[in-house]
Amino acid sequence: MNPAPGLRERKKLKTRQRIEATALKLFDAHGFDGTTVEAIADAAEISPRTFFHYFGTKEDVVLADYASRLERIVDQLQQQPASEPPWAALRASFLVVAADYDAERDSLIRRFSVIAATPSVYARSLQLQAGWEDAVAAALAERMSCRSSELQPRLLASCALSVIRSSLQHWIFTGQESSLPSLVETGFDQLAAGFEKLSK
Amino acid sequence: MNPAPGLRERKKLKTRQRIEATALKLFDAHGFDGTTVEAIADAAEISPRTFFHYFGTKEDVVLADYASRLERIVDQLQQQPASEPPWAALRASFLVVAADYDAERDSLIRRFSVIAATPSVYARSLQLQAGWEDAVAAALAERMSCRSSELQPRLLASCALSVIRSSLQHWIFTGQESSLPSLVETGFDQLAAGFEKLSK
DNA sequence: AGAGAAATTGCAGACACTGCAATCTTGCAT
DNA sequence: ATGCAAGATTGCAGTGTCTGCAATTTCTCT
Repeated sequence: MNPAPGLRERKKLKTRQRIEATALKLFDAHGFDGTTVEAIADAAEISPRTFFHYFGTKEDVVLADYASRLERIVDQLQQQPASEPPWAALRASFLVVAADYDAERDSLIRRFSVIAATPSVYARSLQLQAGWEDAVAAALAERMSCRSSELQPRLLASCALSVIRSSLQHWIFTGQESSLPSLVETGFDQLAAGFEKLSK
Repeated sequence: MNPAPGLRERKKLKTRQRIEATALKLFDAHGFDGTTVEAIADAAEISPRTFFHYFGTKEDVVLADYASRLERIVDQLQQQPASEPPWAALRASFLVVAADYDAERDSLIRRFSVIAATPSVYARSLQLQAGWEDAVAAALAERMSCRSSELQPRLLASCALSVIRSSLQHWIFTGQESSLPSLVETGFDQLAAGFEKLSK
Protein backbone atom coordinates (compact mmCIF):
# COMPACT_ATOMS: atom_id res chain seq x y z
CA MET A 1 0.00 0.00 0.00
CA ASN A 2 3.00 2.25 0.34
CA PRO A 3 3.93 2.51 -3.35
CA ALA A 4 0.46 2.99 -4.82
CA PRO A 5 -2.08 4.04 -2.22
CA GLY A 6 -4.46 5.17 -4.93
CA LEU A 7 -5.66 8.64 -5.70
CA ARG A 8 -8.33 8.51 -3.06
CA GLU A 9 -5.93 7.80 -0.23
CA ARG A 10 -3.42 10.34 -1.42
CA LYS A 11 -6.04 13.02 -1.68
CA LYS A 12 -7.37 12.20 1.74
CA LEU A 13 -3.95 12.47 3.29
CA LYS A 14 -3.33 15.76 1.55
CA THR A 15 -6.62 17.15 2.79
CA ARG A 16 -5.81 16.04 6.29
CA GLN A 17 -2.47 17.74 6.19
CA ARG A 18 -3.96 20.84 4.68
CA ILE A 19 -6.49 21.09 7.48
CA GLU A 20 -3.77 20.59 10.04
CA ALA A 21 -1.45 23.18 8.57
CA THR A 22 -4.17 25.77 8.05
CA ALA A 23 -5.53 25.26 11.53
CA LEU A 24 -2.13 25.66 13.19
CA LYS A 25 -1.56 28.84 11.25
CA LEU A 26 -4.89 30.22 12.42
CA PHE A 27 -4.23 29.16 16.00
CA ASP A 28 -0.95 31.04 15.90
CA ALA A 29 -2.66 34.12 14.56
CA HIS A 30 -5.87 34.28 16.58
CA GLY A 31 -5.39 31.75 19.35
CA PHE A 32 -7.12 28.41 19.72
CA ASP A 33 -10.31 29.77 21.19
CA GLY A 34 -10.33 32.66 18.77
CA THR A 35 -10.45 30.26 15.85
CA THR A 36 -13.72 28.55 15.01
CA VAL A 37 -14.06 25.29 13.17
CA GLU A 38 -15.92 27.24 10.55
CA ALA A 39 -12.92 29.49 10.02
CA ILE A 40 -10.62 26.50 9.70
CA ALA A 41 -12.96 24.84 7.25
CA ASP A 42 -13.20 27.99 5.15
CA ALA A 43 -9.44 28.43 5.05
CA ALA A 44 -8.87 24.77 4.24
CA GLU A 45 -11.60 24.84 1.60
CA ILE A 46 -13.77 22.15 3.02
CA SER A 47 -17.16 22.23 4.66
CA PRO A 48 -17.38 22.46 8.45
CA ARG A 49 -19.06 19.08 8.45
CA THR A 50 -16.11 17.52 6.68
CA PHE A 51 -13.75 18.82 9.30
CA PHE A 52 -15.31 16.43 11.77
CA HIS A 53 -14.80 13.52 9.43
CA TYR A 54 -11.09 14.12 9.71
CA PHE A 55 -10.79 15.13 13.35
CA GLY A 56 -13.00 14.12 16.19
CA THR A 57 -12.56 17.40 18.03
CA LYS A 58 -10.94 20.75 17.40
CA GLU A 59 -8.38 19.80 20.02
CA ASP A 60 -7.28 16.77 18.06
CA VAL A 61 -5.87 18.90 15.25
CA VAL A 62 -3.16 20.15 17.57
CA LEU A 63 -2.44 16.63 18.77
CA ALA A 64 -2.57 14.95 15.39
CA ASP A 65 0.88 13.51 15.85
CA TYR A 66 0.08 11.73 19.09
CA ALA A 67 -1.23 8.55 17.53
CA SER A 68 1.93 7.88 15.54
CA ARG A 69 3.98 8.76 18.56
CA LEU A 70 2.33 6.04 20.60
CA GLU A 71 2.76 3.56 17.80
CA ARG A 72 6.45 4.36 17.78
CA ILE A 73 6.84 3.85 21.52
CA VAL A 74 5.11 0.50 21.61
CA ASP A 75 6.90 -0.59 18.49
CA GLN A 76 10.28 0.25 19.97
CA LEU A 77 9.40 -1.49 23.18
CA GLN A 78 8.47 -4.67 21.39
CA GLN A 79 11.62 -4.60 19.36
CA GLN A 80 13.79 -4.64 22.45
CA PRO A 81 15.20 -8.14 23.00
CA ALA A 82 13.20 -10.16 25.49
CA SER A 83 16.34 -10.70 27.52
CA GLU A 84 16.53 -6.99 28.25
CA PRO A 85 15.19 -6.16 31.72
CA PRO A 86 12.09 -3.95 31.80
CA TRP A 87 13.56 -0.65 32.86
CA ALA A 88 16.44 -0.97 30.40
CA ALA A 89 13.99 -1.72 27.62
CA LEU A 90 11.92 1.33 28.55
CA ARG A 91 15.00 3.45 28.67
CA ALA A 92 16.15 2.41 25.24
CA SER A 93 12.70 2.84 23.71
CA PHE A 94 12.08 6.26 25.14
CA LEU A 95 15.48 7.47 24.07
CA VAL A 96 14.54 6.72 20.51
CA VAL A 97 11.33 8.67 20.90
CA ALA A 98 13.20 11.54 22.50
CA ALA A 99 15.42 11.64 19.45
CA ASP A 100 12.28 11.85 17.31
CA TYR A 101 11.08 14.82 19.30
CA ASP A 102 14.45 16.44 18.99
CA ALA A 103 14.33 16.13 15.23
CA GLU A 104 10.90 17.69 14.90
CA ARG A 105 11.53 20.39 17.39
CA ASP A 106 10.04 23.23 15.36
CA SER A 107 6.71 21.59 14.76
CA LEU A 108 6.74 20.38 18.34
CA ILE A 109 7.31 23.78 19.87
CA ARG A 110 4.59 25.26 17.75
CA ARG A 111 2.11 22.70 18.96
CA PHE A 112 3.35 23.05 22.50
CA SER A 113 2.63 26.72 22.67
CA VAL A 114 -0.99 25.98 21.84
CA ILE A 115 -1.14 23.11 24.32
CA ALA A 116 0.34 25.23 27.08
CA ALA A 117 -1.95 28.16 26.38
CA THR A 118 -5.20 26.24 26.03
CA PRO A 119 -6.60 24.21 28.93
CA SER A 120 -8.90 22.08 26.82
CA VAL A 121 -6.06 21.06 24.54
CA TYR A 122 -3.84 20.38 27.49
CA ALA A 123 -6.52 18.19 29.04
CA ARG A 124 -6.89 16.26 25.83
CA SER A 125 -3.15 15.75 25.55
CA LEU A 126 -3.01 14.32 29.04
CA GLN A 127 -5.83 12.00 28.20
CA LEU A 128 -4.01 10.70 25.16
CA GLN A 129 -0.87 10.27 27.22
CA ALA A 130 -2.85 8.22 29.71
CA GLY A 131 -3.67 5.99 26.78
CA TRP A 132 0.03 5.65 26.11
CA GLU A 133 0.50 4.61 29.69
CA ASP A 134 -2.03 1.84 29.30
CA ALA A 135 -0.40 0.64 26.11
CA VAL A 136 3.09 0.72 27.57
CA ALA A 137 1.92 -1.06 30.71
CA ALA A 138 0.33 -3.74 28.58
CA ALA A 139 3.45 -4.24 26.48
CA LEU A 140 5.51 -4.34 29.65
CA ALA A 141 3.21 -6.84 31.31
CA GLU A 142 3.61 -9.15 28.38
CA ARG A 143 7.36 -8.85 28.58
CA MET A 144 7.32 -9.52 32.31
CA SER A 145 4.69 -12.20 31.91
CA CYS A 146 2.23 -10.82 34.38
CA ARG A 147 -1.13 -9.15 34.02
CA SER A 148 -1.15 -5.50 33.11
CA SER A 149 -3.41 -4.80 36.06
CA GLU A 150 -0.50 -5.63 38.35
CA LEU A 151 1.02 -2.73 40.17
CA GLN A 152 4.52 -3.25 38.85
CA PRO A 153 4.09 -2.70 35.10
CA ARG A 154 1.69 0.19 35.69
CA LEU A 155 4.13 1.90 37.99
CA LEU A 156 7.01 1.42 35.60
CA ALA A 157 5.03 2.75 32.67
CA SER A 158 3.77 5.68 34.66
CA CYS A 159 7.23 6.62 35.86
CA ALA A 160 8.72 6.29 32.40
CA LEU A 161 6.13 8.73 31.13
CA SER A 162 6.87 10.98 34.07
CA VAL A 163 10.45 11.15 32.91
CA ILE A 164 9.42 12.16 29.40
CA ARG A 165 6.89 14.70 30.56
CA SER A 166 9.24 16.32 33.04
CA SER A 167 12.10 16.33 30.58
CA LEU A 168 9.97 17.80 27.83
CA GLN A 169 8.66 20.49 30.09
CA HIS A 170 12.13 21.37 31.28
CA TRP A 171 13.47 21.26 27.74
CA ILE A 172 10.82 23.59 26.40
CA PHE A 173 10.96 25.90 29.36
CA THR A 174 14.72 26.38 29.23
CA GLY A 175 14.68 27.01 25.50
CA GLN A 176 16.29 23.66 24.69
CA GLU A 177 19.62 24.48 26.26
CA SER A 178 20.47 20.82 26.87
CA SER A 179 19.44 18.08 24.47
CA LEU A 180 16.22 16.24 25.13
CA PRO A 181 17.72 12.75 24.89
CA SER A 182 20.34 13.63 27.47
CA LEU A 183 17.65 14.90 29.84
CA VAL A 184 15.66 11.73 29.38
CA GLU A 185 18.78 9.66 29.93
CA THR A 186 19.46 11.48 33.17
CA GLY A 187 15.92 10.93 34.36
CA PHE A 188 15.97 7.23 33.64
CA ASP A 189 19.31 6.76 35.33
CA GLN A 190 18.12 8.65 38.34
CA LEU A 191 15.11 6.40 38.72
CA ALA A 192 17.28 3.35 38.20
CA ALA A 193 19.55 4.47 41.02
CA GLY A 194 16.56 5.32 43.18
CA PHE A 195 15.61 8.17 45.45
CA GLU A 196 17.40 6.55 48.36
CA LYS A 197 19.69 9.53 48.84
CA LEU A 198 16.66 11.79 48.99
CA SER A 199 15.00 9.61 51.57
CA LYS A 200 17.35 9.72 54.53
CA MET B 1 -15.83 31.90 60.11
CA ASN B 2 -16.20 28.29 61.13
CA PRO B 3 -18.61 28.80 64.03
CA ALA B 4 -20.91 31.37 62.40
CA PRO B 5 -20.50 31.53 58.65
CA GLY B 6 -23.77 33.42 58.32
CA LEU B 7 -26.95 32.27 56.75
CA ARG B 8 -25.80 33.21 53.31
CA GLU B 9 -22.73 31.00 53.40
CA ARG B 10 -24.53 28.08 54.92
CA LYS B 11 -27.24 28.22 52.33
CA LYS B 12 -24.75 28.39 49.56
CA LEU B 13 -22.89 25.37 50.83
CA LYS B 14 -26.09 23.42 51.16
CA THR B 15 -27.08 24.25 47.62
CA ARG B 16 -23.70 23.20 46.36
CA GLN B 17 -23.94 19.89 48.14
CA ARG B 18 -27.47 19.37 46.91
CA ILE B 19 -26.41 19.92 43.33
CA GLU B 20 -23.52 17.52 43.78
CA ALA B 21 -25.60 14.78 45.36
CA THR B 22 -28.42 15.10 42.86
CA ALA B 23 -26.05 15.09 39.93
CA LEU B 24 -24.20 12.00 41.08
CA LYS B 25 -27.49 10.20 41.53
CA LEU B 26 -28.53 11.10 38.01
CA PHE B 27 -25.15 10.10 36.60
CA ASP B 28 -25.54 6.71 38.25
CA ALA B 29 -28.97 6.31 36.78
CA HIS B 30 -28.57 7.62 33.23
CA GLY B 31 -24.85 7.98 32.77
CA PHE B 32 -22.88 11.21 32.55
CA ASP B 33 -23.65 11.92 28.93
CA GLY B 34 -27.24 10.89 29.38
CA THR B 35 -27.73 13.58 31.98
CA THR B 36 -28.12 17.19 30.88
CA VAL B 37 -27.35 20.20 32.98
CA GLU B 38 -30.99 21.09 32.64
CA ALA B 39 -31.98 17.79 34.22
CA ILE B 40 -29.59 18.33 37.11
CA ALA B 41 -30.87 21.85 37.64
CA ASP B 42 -34.47 20.67 37.64
CA ALA B 43 -33.77 17.91 40.13
CA ALA B 44 -31.76 20.22 42.36
CA GLU B 45 -34.43 22.91 42.12
CA ILE B 46 -32.27 25.63 40.71
CA SER B 47 -32.15 27.28 37.31
CA PRO B 48 -29.72 25.94 34.72
CA ARG B 49 -27.97 29.28 34.77
CA THR B 50 -27.33 28.96 38.49
CA PHE B 51 -25.68 25.60 38.01
CA PHE B 52 -22.85 27.36 36.25
CA HIS B 53 -22.42 29.75 39.13
CA TYR B 54 -21.53 26.78 41.29
CA PHE B 55 -19.59 24.64 38.84
CA GLY B 56 -17.57 25.76 35.89
CA THR B 57 -18.33 22.66 33.87
CA LYS B 58 -20.51 19.61 34.16
CA GLU B 59 -17.34 17.59 34.63
CA ASP B 60 -16.42 19.54 37.73
CA VAL B 61 -19.37 18.21 39.68
CA VAL B 62 -17.82 14.76 39.65
CA LEU B 63 -14.45 16.16 40.65
CA ALA B 64 -15.71 18.56 43.29
CA ASP B 65 -13.45 17.04 45.92
CA TYR B 66 -10.25 17.59 43.96
CA ALA B 67 -9.60 21.10 45.19
CA SER B 68 -9.63 20.15 48.84
CA ARG B 69 -7.53 17.12 48.04
CA LEU B 70 -4.80 19.28 46.59
CA GLU B 71 -4.95 21.62 49.53
CA ARG B 72 -4.43 18.66 51.81
CA ILE B 73 -1.42 17.39 49.89
CA VAL B 74 0.39 20.71 49.83
CA ASP B 75 -0.54 21.35 53.42
CA GLN B 76 0.90 18.03 54.52
CA LEU B 77 4.02 18.61 52.51
CA GLN B 78 4.64 21.95 54.13
CA GLN B 79 4.09 20.54 57.57
CA GLN B 80 6.86 18.02 57.13
CA PRO B 81 9.98 19.18 59.02
CA ALA B 82 12.47 20.95 56.80
CA SER B 83 15.13 18.51 57.87
CA GLU B 84 13.23 15.69 56.22
CA PRO B 85 14.70 14.79 52.81
CA PRO B 86 12.38 15.38 49.84
CA TRP B 87 11.35 11.84 49.01
CA ALA B 88 10.70 11.01 52.66
CA ALA B 89 8.56 14.13 52.98
CA LEU B 90 6.60 13.17 49.89
CA ARG B 91 6.14 9.68 51.16
CA ALA B 92 4.80 10.83 54.50
CA SER B 93 2.46 13.39 52.93
CA PHE B 94 1.01 11.04 50.38
CA LEU B 95 0.43 8.36 52.97
CA VAL B 96 -1.80 10.76 54.83
CA VAL B 97 -3.74 11.47 51.68
CA ALA B 98 -4.00 7.77 50.92
CA ALA B 99 -5.55 7.32 54.34
CA ASP B 100 -8.07 10.04 53.44
CA TYR B 101 -9.00 8.17 50.30
CA ASP B 102 -9.32 4.98 52.24
CA ALA B 103 -11.75 6.59 54.63
CA GLU B 104 -13.99 7.98 51.90
CA ARG B 105 -13.87 4.89 49.80
CA ASP B 106 -17.58 4.74 49.05
CA SER B 107 -17.87 8.23 47.72
CA LEU B 108 -14.61 7.75 45.92
CA ILE B 109 -15.62 4.59 44.13
CA ARG B 110 -18.85 6.17 43.06
CA ARG B 111 -17.02 9.07 41.50
CA PHE B 112 -14.46 6.76 40.00
CA SER B 113 -16.97 4.77 38.08
CA VAL B 114 -18.08 7.96 36.36
CA ILE B 115 -14.51 9.06 35.74
CA ALA B 116 -13.57 5.72 34.26
CA ALA B 117 -16.65 5.56 32.06
CA THR B 118 -16.53 9.11 30.71
CA PRO B 119 -13.59 10.35 28.66
CA SER B 120 -14.30 14.03 29.18
CA VAL B 121 -14.40 13.62 32.94
CA TYR B 122 -11.28 11.53 32.86
CA ALA B 123 -9.52 14.21 30.84
CA ARG B 124 -10.55 16.88 33.28
CA SER B 125 -9.36 14.82 36.22
CA LEU B 126 -5.95 14.41 34.63
CA GLN B 127 -5.80 18.12 34.05
CA LEU B 128 -6.51 18.83 37.68
CA GLN B 129 -3.91 16.29 38.70
CA ALA B 130 -1.39 18.07 36.51
CA GLY B 131 -2.17 21.12 38.58
CA TRP B 132 -1.35 19.11 41.66
CA GLU B 133 1.94 18.20 40.11
CA ASP B 134 2.78 21.85 39.61
CA ALA B 135 1.85 22.69 43.16
CA VAL B 136 3.80 19.79 44.61
CA ALA B 137 6.82 20.62 42.47
CA ALA B 138 6.67 24.20 43.67
CA ALA B 139 6.45 23.20 47.32
CA LEU B 140 9.27 20.77 46.79
CA ALA B 141 11.42 23.35 45.05
CA GLU B 142 11.06 25.64 48.00
CA ARG B 143 12.08 22.88 50.35
CA MET B 144 15.09 22.01 48.20
CA SER B 145 15.85 25.68 47.60
CA CYS B 146 15.93 25.52 43.84
CA ARG B 147 13.60 26.78 41.17
CA SER B 148 10.52 24.71 40.41
CA SER B 149 11.47 24.71 36.77
CA GLU B 150 14.42 22.49 37.63
CA LEU B 151 14.18 18.93 36.48
CA GLN B 152 14.64 17.42 39.92
CA PRO B 153 11.56 18.70 41.78
CA ARG B 154 9.36 18.19 38.73
CA LEU B 155 10.50 14.61 38.36
CA LEU B 156 10.00 13.87 42.03
CA ALA B 157 6.52 15.36 42.03
CA SER B 158 5.60 13.57 38.86
CA CYS B 159 6.80 10.21 40.15
CA ALA B 160 5.05 10.66 43.46
CA LEU B 161 1.81 11.26 41.61
CA SER B 162 2.57 8.23 39.47
CA VAL B 163 2.66 6.15 42.62
CA ILE B 164 -0.72 7.43 43.75
CA ARG B 165 -2.32 7.01 40.36
CA SER B 166 -1.01 3.51 39.85
CA SER B 167 -1.91 2.48 43.37
CA LEU B 168 -5.40 3.91 43.10
CA GLN B 169 -5.99 2.22 39.81
CA HIS B 170 -4.77 -1.11 41.16
CA TRP B 171 -6.76 -0.65 44.34
CA ILE B 172 -9.98 0.06 42.52
CA PHE B 173 -9.43 -2.61 39.93
CA THR B 174 -8.77 -5.39 42.44
CA GLY B 175 -11.77 -4.43 44.52
CA GLN B 176 -9.66 -3.00 47.33
CA GLU B 177 -8.15 -6.32 48.35
CA SER B 178 -5.07 -4.70 49.87
CA SER B 179 -5.19 -1.36 51.66
CA LEU B 180 -4.44 1.76 49.67
CA PRO B 181 -1.86 3.13 52.12
CA SER B 182 0.09 -0.11 51.97
CA LEU B 183 0.10 0.00 48.18
CA VAL B 184 1.33 3.57 48.23
CA GLU B 185 3.96 2.65 50.76
CA THR B 186 5.20 -0.15 48.55
CA GLY B 187 5.37 2.14 45.56
CA PHE B 188 7.34 4.79 47.35
CA ASP B 189 9.78 2.27 48.76
CA GLN B 190 10.26 0.75 45.37
CA LEU B 191 11.15 4.09 43.86
CA ALA B 192 13.44 4.83 46.77
CA ALA B 193 15.29 1.60 46.16
CA GLY B 194 15.36 2.26 42.44
CA PHE B 195 14.78 0.19 39.35
CA GLU B 196 18.38 -0.97 39.30
CA LYS B 197 17.39 -4.63 39.50
CA LEU B 198 15.10 -4.14 36.54
CA SER B 199 17.88 -2.53 34.55
CA LYS B 200 20.50 -5.22 34.24
C1' DA C 1 -19.38 3.01 -19.49
C1' DG C 2 -21.58 1.80 -15.40
C1' DA C 3 -22.21 -0.26 -10.75
C1' DG C 4 -20.79 0.22 -6.20
C1' DA C 5 -18.09 2.15 -2.51
C1' DA C 6 -16.41 6.04 -0.25
C1' DA C 7 -16.07 11.04 0.49
C1' DT C 8 -18.30 15.59 0.79
C1' DT C 9 -21.82 18.48 1.87
C1' DG C 10 -26.03 20.88 3.86
C1' DC C 11 -29.34 20.98 7.25
C1' DA C 12 -31.53 20.68 11.49
C1' DG C 13 -30.84 20.03 16.09
C1' DA C 14 -28.89 18.89 20.90
C1' DC C 15 -26.21 20.59 24.35
C1' DA C 16 -22.62 23.16 27.07
C1' DC C 17 -21.53 27.41 28.30
C1' DT C 18 -21.44 32.93 28.49
C1' DG C 19 -22.75 37.89 29.07
C1' DC C 20 -26.18 40.91 30.33
C1' DA C 21 -29.78 42.91 32.81
C1' DA C 22 -33.62 42.35 35.94
C1' DT C 23 -35.20 40.65 40.32
C1' DC C 24 -34.97 38.86 44.77
C1' DT C 25 -32.46 37.75 49.23
C1' DT C 26 -29.41 38.67 52.98
C1' DG C 27 -26.34 41.40 55.96
C1' DC C 28 -25.56 45.57 58.14
C1' DA C 29 -25.86 50.32 59.78
C1' DT C 30 -28.74 53.65 61.26
C1' DA D 1 -37.44 48.27 62.36
C1' DT D 2 -36.09 50.03 58.07
C1' DG D 3 -33.68 50.97 54.25
C1' DC D 4 -29.46 50.46 51.62
C1' DA D 5 -25.74 47.91 49.51
C1' DA D 6 -23.78 43.59 48.27
C1' DG D 7 -24.53 39.22 46.79
C1' DA D 8 -27.37 35.38 44.79
C1' DT D 9 -30.77 33.73 41.44
C1' DT D 10 -32.93 33.84 37.27
C1' DG D 11 -34.35 34.40 32.24
C1' DC D 12 -32.99 35.29 27.80
C1' DA D 13 -30.56 35.48 23.79
C1' DG D 14 -26.63 34.01 21.59
C1' DT D 15 -22.15 31.45 20.29
C1' DG D 16 -19.82 27.43 19.21
C1' DT D 17 -18.91 22.34 19.19
C1' DC D 18 -20.41 18.25 17.63
C1' DT D 19 -23.94 14.62 15.72
C1' DG D 20 -27.24 12.04 12.68
C1' DC D 21 -29.34 11.85 8.40
C1' DA D 22 -30.03 12.06 3.68
C1' DA D 23 -28.63 13.90 -0.74
C1' DT D 24 -24.93 14.49 -3.89
C1' DT D 25 -20.47 14.12 -5.79
C1' DT D 26 -16.09 11.67 -6.57
C1' DC D 27 -13.24 7.74 -7.11
C1' DT D 28 -12.40 2.59 -8.12
C1' DC D 29 -12.93 -1.49 -10.51
C1' DT D 30 -14.73 -4.47 -13.92
